[in-house]
Amino acid sequence: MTETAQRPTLEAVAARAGVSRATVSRVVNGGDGVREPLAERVRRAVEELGYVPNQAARSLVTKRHGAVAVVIAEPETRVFADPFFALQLRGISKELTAQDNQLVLLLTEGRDDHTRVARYLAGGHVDGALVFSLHLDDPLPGLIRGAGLPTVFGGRPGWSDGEAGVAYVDSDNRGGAREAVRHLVGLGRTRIAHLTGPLDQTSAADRLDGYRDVMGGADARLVVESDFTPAGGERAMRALLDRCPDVDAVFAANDLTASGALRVLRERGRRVPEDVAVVGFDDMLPVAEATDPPLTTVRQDIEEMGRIMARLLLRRLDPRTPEETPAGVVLPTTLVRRAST
Amino acid sequence: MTETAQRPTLEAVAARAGVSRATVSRVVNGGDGVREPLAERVRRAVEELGYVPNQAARSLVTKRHGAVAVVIAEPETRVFADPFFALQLRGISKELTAQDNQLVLLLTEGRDDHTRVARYLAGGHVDGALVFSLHLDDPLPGLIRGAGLPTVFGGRPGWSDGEAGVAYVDSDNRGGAREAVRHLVGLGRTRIAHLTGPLDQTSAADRLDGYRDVMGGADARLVVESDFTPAGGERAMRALLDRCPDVDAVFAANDLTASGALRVLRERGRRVPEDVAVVGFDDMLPVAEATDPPLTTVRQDIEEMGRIMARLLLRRLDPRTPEETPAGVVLPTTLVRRAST
DNA sequence: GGGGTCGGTGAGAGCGCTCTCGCCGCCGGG
DNA sequence: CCCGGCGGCGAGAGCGCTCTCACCGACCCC
Repeated sequence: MTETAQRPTLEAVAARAGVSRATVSRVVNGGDGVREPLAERVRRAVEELGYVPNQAARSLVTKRHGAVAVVIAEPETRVFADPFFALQLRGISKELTAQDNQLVLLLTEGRDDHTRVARYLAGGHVDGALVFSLHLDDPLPGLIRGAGLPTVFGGRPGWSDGEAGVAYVDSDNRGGAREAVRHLVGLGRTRIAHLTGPLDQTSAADRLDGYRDVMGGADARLVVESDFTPAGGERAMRALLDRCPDVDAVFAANDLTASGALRVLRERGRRVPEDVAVVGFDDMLPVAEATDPPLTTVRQDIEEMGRIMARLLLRRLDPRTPEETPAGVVLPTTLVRRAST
Repeated sequence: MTETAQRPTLEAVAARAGVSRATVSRVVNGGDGVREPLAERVRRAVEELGYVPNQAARSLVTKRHGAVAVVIAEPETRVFADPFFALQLRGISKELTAQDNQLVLLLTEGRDDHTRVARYLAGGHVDGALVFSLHLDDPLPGLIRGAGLPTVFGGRPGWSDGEAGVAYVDSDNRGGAREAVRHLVGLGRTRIAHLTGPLDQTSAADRLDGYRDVMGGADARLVVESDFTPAGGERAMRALLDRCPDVDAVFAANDLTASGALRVLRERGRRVPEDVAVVGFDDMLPVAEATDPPLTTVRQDIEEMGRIMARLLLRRLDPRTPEETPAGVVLPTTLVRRAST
């Protein structure tokens, strides 16, 4: 291990510039109240010595860390591996670094890992948290709220319904679903089915609601529950074709499900989009473009979601922010037409 | 902001247990050299007060942070969004948290962001770094080595050839490619093409080397350079079919490229695998399973790569580790047969 | 039974920073 | 010309922890 030749301290800079520690500190932190010739001397000393403030010492007295935790509670590796989180992370990272904050990533590993994460968050190592928790029965959000740490949730938390003051950012799942289904209606389709996601996730439930907003109490057999995976999409599509052979359009709850559905349709000799039109959700690029035909789908600006989450949190952390009660922020979606409709 | 009712300090625990700060510290940090009845009393006091050590204060004196940076230098959002990094992160996270280390995620945003990252790393905020940098001309690795921070690279760095002492973890790209091509040979194929990745990345270059290991100086027109994307795969496949219509097998440098190739093959009326067999690389699940037919591909255990990287770094950070010079670690790959061959 | 040894414990310094306070020199007003 | 005010700067305390060192009692050996 390379012995990092004793990092210079405030003291050293002060000595070199011929001023006191306090003055150097002032210059380093914005420099108000230090007259120009002196400030310049300090800045030069900082430069020459390559001084970098010791964050630990700083945190010790300020009680702020310039760090935010991002918690991803996703037991199934498979789901975590979709590009969704990567994009969110990128958005979050952009916003955080723009304001000189670090991103501490916390992934939960299985069921009883929640307490570890909760303890860490309660331990005062970070200033706030951005939490992704997809399932309704997840104990983590509750634990985190107990920790009393400023938090913004990614995706509408299932239990937030009545409560005010829960900050979250979500896509307009319901509105996007409505748009998708209306698009199919506009194409003259009448037997429009929906392959849902796991309904214990608010995103899946909201998309189903959007479908129902347009289709009303249409044939209930046209709704098949699935699980956001290609294999699940295949199963659901088979079940659907068996009970409703006359289906002429499918709105899948996400692109992965749609890809499974497409495969079954081809296998059963249905042409897409001539016989059956298919719409997905997410615009998960590697998938939506890799299917055959490429998928019409509802795009959500995932990176922007991340950015907004971070911005929301940083605003709450800033002591200058007036005490408000931010509700959820819901981002619009857009329909992307490709060859599957 | 909920005022976090004054976190208890070592002092408080000491007072409650009727011992000195030093003793509490000893118990909290493993408890060697404290007799049982006393230690128990301390533990109870810790429990009752809900004491959590202040990491900042600790770092200030120990000069260790219990934190490792993960640097992902990937300008193109698109590539970052593939599941590759997510899986690596999961592996890294598992290993780090198992040893009570935090993961600080650093994503570079564009070209001149390198200096920011380099400065952060040199700033002594973390104990070590895990760095992913795919491109040969990336200045980041150099800057990081200059910072003198213990580092492990993900993927063989291009410039490491001669140098010893550069720690990295990589998949056996070359061996995996050989296996893929041998598999095609074993199926009786003779006109085996290769759609490469961007050759300024070592992974792509190594896969090409593996192909050549088996095919030797075969028809050079069978090698088409591409870029790891579906669209690139389409372009390359079209070019290939135009110049070598007699091709009977394709080894694509990754699954995304393969998915593009498959689409073109179908469009041109070639049956897969009857007329042309196709093999990918990565076993990127959502893609490899979503294609039609599902893709035969070379799987790398990406999560394990992450885990090993973290383990390697932690070992270097541990002062008890004997001073050795770890070279690279290369992980085996396995061929996964699906319907495309 | 006295001196040496050794393991367990406490006292205290100090890590590098911020922030409060008090001093000092300069200004304006009486 | 003197005094009050004010802005710029330095001195010093203290954030919560670790770690060294000194101390003290118990134990062993001669």
